[in-house]
Amino acid sequence: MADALEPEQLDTYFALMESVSLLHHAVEQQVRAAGELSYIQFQLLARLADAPDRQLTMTALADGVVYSRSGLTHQAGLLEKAGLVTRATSPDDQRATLVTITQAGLDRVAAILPGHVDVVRDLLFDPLSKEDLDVLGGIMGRVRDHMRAQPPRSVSTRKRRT
Amino acid sequence: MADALEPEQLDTYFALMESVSLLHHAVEQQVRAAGELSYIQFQLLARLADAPDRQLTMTALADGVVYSRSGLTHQAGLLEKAGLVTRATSPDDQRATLVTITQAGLDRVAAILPGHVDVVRDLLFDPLSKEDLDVLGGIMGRVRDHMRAQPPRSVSTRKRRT
DNA sequence: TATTGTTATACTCTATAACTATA
DNA sequence: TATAGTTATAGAGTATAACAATA
Repeated sequence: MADALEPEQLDTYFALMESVSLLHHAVEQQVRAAGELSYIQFQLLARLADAPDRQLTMTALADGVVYSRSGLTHQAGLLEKAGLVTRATSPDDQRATLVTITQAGLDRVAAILPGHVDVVRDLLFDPLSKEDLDVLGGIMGRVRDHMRAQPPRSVSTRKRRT
Repeated sequence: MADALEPEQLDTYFALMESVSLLHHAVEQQVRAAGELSYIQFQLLARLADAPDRQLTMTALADGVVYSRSGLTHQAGLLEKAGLVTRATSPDDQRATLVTITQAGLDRVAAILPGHVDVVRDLLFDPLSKEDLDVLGGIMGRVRDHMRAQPPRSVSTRKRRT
């Protein structure tokens, strides 16, 4: 409209955003129905479940989840209250807090995952061929790496001395 | 973990969600900085700007934006208060409300768009080849069509008589 | 002085249910 | 009876700034 550019590119962008919005909405409902968690809480637990020793510092946990620190503190507090994680000061760095997923947390993730995979398969994988998926995986992997390499726009942007 | 499945597929899904999350966060900030709007408000205005006669009913406006009706009413109210849209009863159907974008609304979109395109180009298009983009566009277009064809999980799920 | 994390607060978005009015 | 939309209200997520403690 103003900066014209290739319209196809914009279409691609819009299709991407709308698709993921729909998918996000669907999995959000699945996670809540199957495990009484928000999608973000599920993501945090899933990250912890895959982490070495099943624990991460708050900062490490925040990375990639696009979060303000206070938001993560809030979510960690909710998860702790629900008995799904524990928090303790790191022995390596007294400033850091280590978040550890509990067995109840692991169970919760395990309870959600099968249905979760079903939703993703029905909505995302279903209309795609095996080859499409491979290509999409490669493309999004590159995009993610590229975005991660960009100056983080959330967590790290704490004090931007103007 | 539970329903095993192809791990590559899950990776693709995670890469997709994380990338879009980062992109969403970036454009959200751009839209707010350049035009004092939330991303969703921007999307609504952009939809109206592209619509025939620059107007849509509430229901048509909601489609694809994954919204509850009350949420859309709320957003439309904010946009109207800001002078960016007007609302009037449709002459065709007395029940329907026609939302029309104003000149100020068009100006606002025009003010946001160039910078918006810049962000999308830097974050999404930059690491991709022309061919990647074509492929991605085709894939996401198919995915979107597929998801739209699914029973809508937001707007239409109004009264699900159990 | 920089970094990790928490607290308090306020704001936005979203969702549910009850309601009005028109088809 | 079904559909379009609004209202009220409550809840969840997010962000900012001020703060304490450790490196």
